[in-house]
Amino acid sequence: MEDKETFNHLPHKTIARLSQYRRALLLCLSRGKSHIFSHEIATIQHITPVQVRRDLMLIGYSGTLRKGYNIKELIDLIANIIDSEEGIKVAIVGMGNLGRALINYFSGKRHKLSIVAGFDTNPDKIGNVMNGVPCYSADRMREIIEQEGIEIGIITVPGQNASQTANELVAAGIKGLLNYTPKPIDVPDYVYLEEYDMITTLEKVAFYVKMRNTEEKIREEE
Amino acid sequence: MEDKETFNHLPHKTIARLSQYRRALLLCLSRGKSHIFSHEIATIQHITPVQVRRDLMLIGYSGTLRKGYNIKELIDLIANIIDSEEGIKVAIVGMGNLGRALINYFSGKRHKLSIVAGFDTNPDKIGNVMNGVPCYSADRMREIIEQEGIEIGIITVPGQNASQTANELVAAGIKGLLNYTPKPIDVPDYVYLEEYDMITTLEKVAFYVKMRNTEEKIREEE
DNA sequence: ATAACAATGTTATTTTATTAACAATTATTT
DNA sequence: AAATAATTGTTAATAAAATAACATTGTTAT
Repeated sequence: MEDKETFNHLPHKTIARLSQYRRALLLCLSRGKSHIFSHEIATIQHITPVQVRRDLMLIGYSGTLRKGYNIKELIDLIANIIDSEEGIKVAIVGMGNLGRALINYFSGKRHKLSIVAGFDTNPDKIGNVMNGVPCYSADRMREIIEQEGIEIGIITVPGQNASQTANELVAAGIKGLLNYTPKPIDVPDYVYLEEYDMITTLEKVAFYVKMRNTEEKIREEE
Repeated sequence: MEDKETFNHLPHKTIARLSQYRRALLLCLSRGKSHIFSHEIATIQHITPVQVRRDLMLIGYSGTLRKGYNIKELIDLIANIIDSEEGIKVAIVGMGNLGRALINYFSGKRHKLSIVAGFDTNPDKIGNVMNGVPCYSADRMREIIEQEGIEIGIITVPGQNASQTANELVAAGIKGLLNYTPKPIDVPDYVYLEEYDMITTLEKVAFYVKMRNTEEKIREEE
């Protein structure tokens, strides 16, 4: 009921942008900046200043005229919205290249969001620790997830195993899933699912490159 | 000018879905299916049948009543729209875990979109061939890109090198860029840029998990 | 002191994307 | 042969997202 507190009315796109604003802000802060204008954030993110101000309006943050937004305050507010106070634990299933890449990205950067376990079926990998993340046998998924209180699962197994992995994660009580395989998976409504498909992204780029090429060709023919 | 031929009026989201439809269709075809209903595609992709039919309407494809859509025809039409006839060559800059993961994903799957070169600065990697993709020294980026006619670049270097890598790719004449680092980059207008940020995606999942958790807590307190 | 300027915050408008509604058509059942 | 059901294709309505417009307010320059 209390919108002000839960922020559950925020547009999906705004959530994504807040995460990005925060990263830009952290960078600016580390460079000694204390305030920032909407147009500066906008330039970094390739969007318009209006969009930035609108997003900030939605989360109820006010800057000061002629000085802009207080970076530290804004970071804290965004953290307040996105992060959960107690932190959330994440598991990665599939310690191949992609799984390892994600662990590298995250290791030690977010304190409220930590990858605490990896799973794989390859005996060579089981027992290893990568960047502080132990790799367990996939058989122990349920056990470890329950024991550690892991709430989010990232699926980076080969496509053909995606759906079974998802089922196991759901059975283990996971609440959010991020599927990096190209195979769409099914989960119950109470699990939040984000599918991210690398092939689609590349094909999209290819489409627009093709389109511009043909447009150019047409222009030349005229 | 000729919308029917260039399909340059298609909504961005439709393009992305077409790529996904195609993959679902290829899978069905390989299983011996010849026709498919809109609601079948919809179920696979977690969307509504109306959405599917609307997308297909936009690309001018008609199915047959009571039989659905001819899978083979539809695959060919989508290929016609998305793929470019001569094929497009892709380069990956940064042969770390993520770069290698992408190469594994793509190797031999798409014939019209092929990764033909990788670049890195690590001498241990230069000269190796991974899944058929040779790894060159980053110094030779321009040379190889021009020589091979590579049009798309994928950036999987560490964040701090992202912007310089982008500049080099643009200078080499690349037309489309896919940035997988968490640092937003700048490119001229004539280069199509897609930024994809893994951290944002995970933070988004975390936000919705948190939101559902707090909603649940509120409900329990009542 | 006043004018010009450069910001923010908010409402209004437009654009884009999704969903609903439904007519048309054909296969199947009674 | 008529009724029913299942499906497509398309238009209309709704919802979501982005952009524009603009009033407001300090700051700086004249």
